[in-house]
Amino acid sequence: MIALVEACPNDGRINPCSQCSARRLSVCGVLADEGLQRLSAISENDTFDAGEILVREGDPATNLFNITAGAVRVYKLLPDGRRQIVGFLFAGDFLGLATGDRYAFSAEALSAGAACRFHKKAYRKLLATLPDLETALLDRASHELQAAHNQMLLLGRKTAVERLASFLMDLSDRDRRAGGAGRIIQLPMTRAEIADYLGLTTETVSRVTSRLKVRGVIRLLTLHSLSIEKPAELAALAGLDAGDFPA
Amino acid sequence: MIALVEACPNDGRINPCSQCSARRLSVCGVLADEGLQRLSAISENDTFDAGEILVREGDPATNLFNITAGAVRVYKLLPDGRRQIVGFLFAGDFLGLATGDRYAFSAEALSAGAACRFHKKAYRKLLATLPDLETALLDRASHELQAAHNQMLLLGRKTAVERLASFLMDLSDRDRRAGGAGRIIQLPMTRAEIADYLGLTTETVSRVTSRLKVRGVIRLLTLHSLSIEKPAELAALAGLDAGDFPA
DNA sequence: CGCAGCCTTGACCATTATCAACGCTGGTGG
DNA sequence: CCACCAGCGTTGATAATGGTCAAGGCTGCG
Repeated sequence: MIALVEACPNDGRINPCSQCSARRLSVCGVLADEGLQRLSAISENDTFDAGEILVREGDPATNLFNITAGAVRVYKLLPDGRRQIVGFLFAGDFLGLATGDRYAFSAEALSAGAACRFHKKAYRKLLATLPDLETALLDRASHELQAAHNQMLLLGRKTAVERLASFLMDLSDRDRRAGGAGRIIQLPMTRAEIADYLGLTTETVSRVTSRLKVRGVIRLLTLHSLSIEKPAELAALAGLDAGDFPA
Repeated sequence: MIALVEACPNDGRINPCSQCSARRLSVCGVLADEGLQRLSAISENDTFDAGEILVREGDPATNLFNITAGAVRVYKLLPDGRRQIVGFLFAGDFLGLATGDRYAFSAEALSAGAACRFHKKAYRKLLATLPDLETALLDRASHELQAAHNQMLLLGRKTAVERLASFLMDLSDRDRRAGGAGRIIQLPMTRAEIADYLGLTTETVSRVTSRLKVRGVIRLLTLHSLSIEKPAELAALAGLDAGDFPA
């Protein structure tokens, strides 16, 4: 849930740069070499297939992951099977920081990928000796909390169209932060997953997508990628919250 | 949003104990005397009246508050006035930790109270020299994030009855953690505020409350306090999520 | 080529929002 | 001290958004 890397100083992108990959950790810019080596020493490189379960809600929270490739969905379930996806993770994001003794969520791979896995205990012990890393994590946690608040606004008060528009704007922003133009959006998840992230049903997601398509706001390239044709209109539909000012 | 105190070691309660109050800070158990004194040195004691605005969404995030008395609502607005309350803060809670340059939320006093105010810059500088405090804050941020995830599950997937039942269970838990029996619940907020916290309308909150009353699950003592008559039934209605196990 | 899973569309329905009226309550001023 | 008033809360009638159920189309893989 917590990404240590926003823009890697080596290549300016979110994804781990070659240097980071070599070190199996996306912690560019935060730690000096010695710290990196000590982190690497307590970590293991894992790969995972699509659909693989990384973390199960209720299990003892022994591990902590840094996603280095692929995508992951993090979700909570109600006893009757209703699901709320609380976030999608991509390369550079952390999984398992916000836990107590047991995981309060489950995590499954959306696609094949890889992660760097730490033992939480060793990690916490090391953390105490790396104040810079701790500060960086606190910042990340703050950002995560802000994102969660935005999602609460979305889930509690936005209409179906506003939710989907907000979601597409988020993906667009993410693409821009990763160095893209923010016009072509990849959707590595199914409609059901989008629905469970936005508090809707697949049918509603599908209908709203169609409406946006008919109105010419978006254009579907494939089922899992689209192009934003009218960014201004999409932004307006997303219902920018009262704290966002145009520059 | 982040409480430093869970159970104060001096008296076992959430509210700042007498020692904390004397120091104008609810950081019992985390810092040695010297750290407490240095924190005190960069803080000021403020009081506020009901309805007073402590933080306005979009303003530069210069301050950080530790609530020492009273209650506060934290919320986000959409341009057309729709409001989502992202949390209620009580004595011991922190306000303003999860911010970037500008506040991403507004905060208003529910009731008269008091807060200890820090300049964020001085605070961050001091934080770097108090690793124990930083670790404690990171833990707090984790708990906040978990709470936000639970609220996302509530807002995205729970029915009106489940939302209200969950809310009452939360207040009950809070009371128990503060040393109470968890049977008598205080509601220092209006129905409209409960509605804006649960993603409902005042009418729905009122109707659902009535239904719980008729079913004998709760009993209203006054408009702003009630008694839980059938805790087991309320817990069942709250739809405990799949990760909660009965002991 | 066929099948399974995902997606879309349609018809209908339910939950909750909206609109409206009225009751309660606490504070204020006559 | 009482009456009034404003704001909050409750209840009812109606409406709308989005959910449910159902059928059929697409797509990608074996």
